[in-house]
Amino acid sequence: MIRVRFAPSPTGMFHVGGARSALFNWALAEQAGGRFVLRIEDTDAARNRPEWIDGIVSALAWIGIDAGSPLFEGPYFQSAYSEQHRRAVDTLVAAGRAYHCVCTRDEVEARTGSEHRGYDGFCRDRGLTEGAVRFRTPDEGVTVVKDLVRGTVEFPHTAMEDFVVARADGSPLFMLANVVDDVEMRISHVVRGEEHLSNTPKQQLLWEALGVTPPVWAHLPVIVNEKRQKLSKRRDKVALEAYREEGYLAEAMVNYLMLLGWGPGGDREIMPWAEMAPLFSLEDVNPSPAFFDEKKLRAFNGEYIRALPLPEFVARCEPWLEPGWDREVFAKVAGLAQTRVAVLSEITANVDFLFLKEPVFDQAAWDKAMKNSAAEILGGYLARLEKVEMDPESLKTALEEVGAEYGLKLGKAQAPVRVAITGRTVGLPLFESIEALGRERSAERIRAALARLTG
RNA sequence: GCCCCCAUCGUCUAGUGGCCUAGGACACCGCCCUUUCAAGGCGGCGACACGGGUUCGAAUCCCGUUGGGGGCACCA
Repeated sequence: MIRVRFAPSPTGMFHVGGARSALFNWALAEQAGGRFVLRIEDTDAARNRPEWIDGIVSALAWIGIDAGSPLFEGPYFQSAYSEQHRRAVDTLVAAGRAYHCVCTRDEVEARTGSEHRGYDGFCRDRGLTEGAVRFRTPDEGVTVVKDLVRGTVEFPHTAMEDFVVARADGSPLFMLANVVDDVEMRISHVVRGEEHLSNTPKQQLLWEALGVTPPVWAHLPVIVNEKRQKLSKRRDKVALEAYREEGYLAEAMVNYLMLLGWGPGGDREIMPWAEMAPLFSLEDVNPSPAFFDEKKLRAFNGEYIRALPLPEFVARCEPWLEPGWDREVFAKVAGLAQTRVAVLSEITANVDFLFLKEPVFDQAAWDKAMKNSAAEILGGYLARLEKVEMDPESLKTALEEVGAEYGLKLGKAQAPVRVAITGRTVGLPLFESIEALGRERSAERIRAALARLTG
């Protein structure tokens, strides 16, 4: 059975790169009816906070990886396996594959004369029984890693130092704990980011030294920023939650993420998970780094938003609407807004004028629209607004008539009215907006704008 | 410094020796539609990093160069 895993360390936010890895793993598990194991690598107590676990589980749920699914196993906690880690270290030492070492970094550097040369093997045969534990790497030859994405990669042993697998206090290091857990959880495929490729020969050596056949490896291309550097928490927007809060739809995010380093082939990119997942294959993963292009994500999100049935769109907007805003009024104009938002948070700027006492005036918009015959247009329209039928067609005809008196086409004549009503030069169709706002409030806004304009 | 990875339009990719005068998508530009802005329709710009091989034939295979990136902790 195919058993894959996703093994994040709880660091307080869920990285989009992690999401991509999780998705690829999930697709593999789904295809084969295998298992997706979630393991929290919480051995570094210093950066481990219990509440972050929920964050991981809910982020996974958001992108469709449901902890309640029969394919889902875990979460397991690395910290719960310290017994197994210690036993593995003992086994390695007993078999002569690892040894204790008491050298400090400074001592090593003093002996080798370089900070780049790595450990010199000083304690290899001293037979110490305390201190950190180092794995004894072969002196010559190469370790051959067979990677589904990268092919066969050879790592010369001469460039591999005797690395530390356990601290002096006995606690295991990532390199070892990660392997022991994978062995323990019978992981068959390790699918993770390329930043782990250099660790792989060491880990493969560990698998073998532990007497277990190594898993199938697959290293996914790193996700980079516009400067083609690995996305970093410090300088880039990498938190899945940040995108979620901006109003990116999970479906769009999932779709986009799947396209980073892979594609379903053919000319289709917008494709639901159910159709995409069965097509996924590690052998088809592109090995070169992929740029996380928020513009394209945004475009995808717009596509997904427009594809939503109207009631669904209305429901999805809910988190961005203020409690006091009239939901019936909103529902009336929601359809007009649907083609105008690329992320859900933009809904606010589209409809807020309907619910606020006064529109939010954009100064540049005001300056642009309130000139030439603006006052006359507003005055003329205000007069007609008192008796015109309150339907878009009549409201439009009325404005066309006013505009005609000053030789203006509707495109020009609508500008001051739009700014008076909504505060902006761009937005929802004007006459539907006026209808939704109502005769009284609309007239009031035009009067206010007129007052402000004339002085 | 050492080890490793990568290289098709600006970006994500299709392409697995002939179907390629290299296809799609995002972005950008233009036109149409139009009450603004979107959406939609139509069209345009735009790439096989470079140099050697192999082959009747290479974006596709090999070698080198250049350029990018990742990793080298008693972190994960």
